[in-house]
Amino acid sequence: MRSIADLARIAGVSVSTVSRALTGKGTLNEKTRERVRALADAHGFRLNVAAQNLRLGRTGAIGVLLPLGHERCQHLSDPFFSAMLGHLADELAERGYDLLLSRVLPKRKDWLDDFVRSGRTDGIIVIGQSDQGATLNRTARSYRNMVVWGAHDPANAYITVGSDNVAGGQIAARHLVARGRRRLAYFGNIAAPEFAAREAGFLETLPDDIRRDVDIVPVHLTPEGSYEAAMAYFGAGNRPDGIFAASDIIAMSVIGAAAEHGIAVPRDMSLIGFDDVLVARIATPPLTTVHQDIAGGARLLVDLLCRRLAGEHVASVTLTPRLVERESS
Amino acid sequence: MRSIADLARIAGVSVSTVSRALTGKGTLNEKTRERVRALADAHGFRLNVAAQNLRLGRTGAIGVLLPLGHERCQHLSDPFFSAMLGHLADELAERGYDLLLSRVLPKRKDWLDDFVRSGRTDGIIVIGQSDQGATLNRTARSYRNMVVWGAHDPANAYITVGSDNVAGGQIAARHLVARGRRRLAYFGNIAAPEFAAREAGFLETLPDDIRRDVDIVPVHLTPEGSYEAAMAYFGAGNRPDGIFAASDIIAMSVIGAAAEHGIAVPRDMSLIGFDDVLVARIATPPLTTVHQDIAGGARLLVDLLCRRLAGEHVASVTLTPRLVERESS
DNA sequence: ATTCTGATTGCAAACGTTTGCTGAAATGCG
DNA sequence: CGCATTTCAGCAAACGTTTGCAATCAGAAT
Repeated sequence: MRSIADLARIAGVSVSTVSRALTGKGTLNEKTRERVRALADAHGFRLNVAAQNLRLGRTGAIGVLLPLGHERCQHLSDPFFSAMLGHLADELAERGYDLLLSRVLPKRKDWLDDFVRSGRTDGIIVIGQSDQGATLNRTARSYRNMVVWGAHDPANAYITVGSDNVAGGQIAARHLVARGRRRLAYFGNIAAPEFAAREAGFLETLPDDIRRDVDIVPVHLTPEGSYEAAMAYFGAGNRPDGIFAASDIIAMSVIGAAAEHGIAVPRDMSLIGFDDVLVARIATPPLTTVHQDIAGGARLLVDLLCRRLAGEHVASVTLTPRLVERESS
Repeated sequence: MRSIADLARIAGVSVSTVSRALTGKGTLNEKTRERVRALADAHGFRLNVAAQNLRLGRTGAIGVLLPLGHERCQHLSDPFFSAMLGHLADELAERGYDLLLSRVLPKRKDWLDDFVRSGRTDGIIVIGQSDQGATLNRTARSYRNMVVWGAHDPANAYITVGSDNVAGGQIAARHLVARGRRRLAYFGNIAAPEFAAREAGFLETLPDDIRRDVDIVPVHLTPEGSYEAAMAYFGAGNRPDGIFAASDIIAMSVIGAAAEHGIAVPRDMSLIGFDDVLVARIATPPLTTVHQDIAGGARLLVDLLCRRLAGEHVASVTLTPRLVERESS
């Protein structure tokens, strides 16, 4: 009972009839359809998707790619990515697509072309441009079924869904200033364009006198990396009264490192993070942070991709982040 | 330039030759092989995996299933699962398999049979048995290419890789007692067998007089859920001096709720978590916790599955958890 | 020159579906 | 009852690979 032919023999009909019965396509007498279906159920028969896909010229799967350009171990360990992934899984499932997950270390310049040409998926969602803008652009010129999570840049050949990181940085700046903080620091990674934008928005919004003295602390995006960086920073005697951390994970590391140096948050120092991942809520103290709509972003990514698959013309979308005040500031 | 036939025409050879050149199988003159490969590269040609898989009777993908039996939104939001997923992605990629991710809400009793029979993957890794032991067993009787992350039970027809949760509970109990704590509480969900085992190990190790007064606090596994439960618990005037939380996320929620009630960790109360996820390290205070070897578990899951696919007979593996002392106890 | 051997390559039949076309049976109508 | 129309189901050709077998050819041995 491997194939449609076996079932056809048992049912005493042709393979085409079985196919039509099981897929519901084409015209078929309701009685035969029911009979074949019942028989299929009874024998636990399901159509072979590989053959189906071959014939239909599609795969029924969407690839979700995580380029690990700058950081080997970050991505999936970061709650932001897992949240995004979870929502993508749901959205894709709802539209009948499988989700093919692939973490990619972009050592080969044409990893993306390779993936596309292998034909394993009908479309691609790339989470984070990392430092791979050039590769993305090259592929996007010949391959249309791709959407990218990340900052929008009109120069890009690919379409993106992403938060307005500049606006997010501005929110952070305004918030810390409103809290009366004047000796500020920014903790973040600059390799990825998203983070660069957060920093830019942050800096451009600060009054000149404050901006002049802002400390820019480059960190790796892993918990350990950011913790080390914060320890070193405070260890060197720095005592800012306000910090903008480019992600909630960084923010939590900062809290820990600050505590080690006797700096209490928010008493001695206001702290604001970015992302609003679930753990931000249960950090101690709960994090004030710039909220990104991850669920909405995932829905948009899938929606745009599907419309693109359907041949529609779609444009990039930028989501507006918003402030979530909790107790770390 | 869609198919092997096109390339064959261009190269002036037969399709079989192209196939042999690109796959490296069979015997072929080294010169023709090189020539065909160069031509393929030049035209950006890649074999169509769907057709390849159809012909070879495999799919080249492994399904990773997350049954959401008891908790709708938990799984992927829990850092434990994303860490596991990340490692699985790496291990599978290393062996040339794609990773097909599927969150499943097991409302239909035979969701697993359905998945198997759809033939989309060569094997299945189920992360967490949730409350689906019966379904897993039913499928396992007729389908062998499956391994499950979770507690081992000799009665199961499927093989598992998982931590010894009873031992983990014992570790937690011994640790809290060694810290001199006597008014203890356990925060956990009892629906999943893993958590039940942690609780059992915890309780059975406590001296009688302590065990008699242990508070068992059932919680949902989401950050919000566990936070609410902890708030209610402390709000009712309970003041334990030691808590065993069945996961690190629960533990972090407990810290937050405790702080709201003026209970300082570890001064007033020792707290020990479970999992040792990355954020446990950057919680404030950093969590004492029972460490599970997630990376090793992922490697074992993939290894066992691959050997099973190769026809080998393999047995379940139980990993021994260990105590990681940090500052929450 | 004939036969043999080994190394290369081509032929064609699968793998399990879907679907345009066609023929047969059933129905409606006068 | 004869004919036109509709419904229903089967035939066979794809989809893009892989691979057992057969065919070809060059060179060597007789």
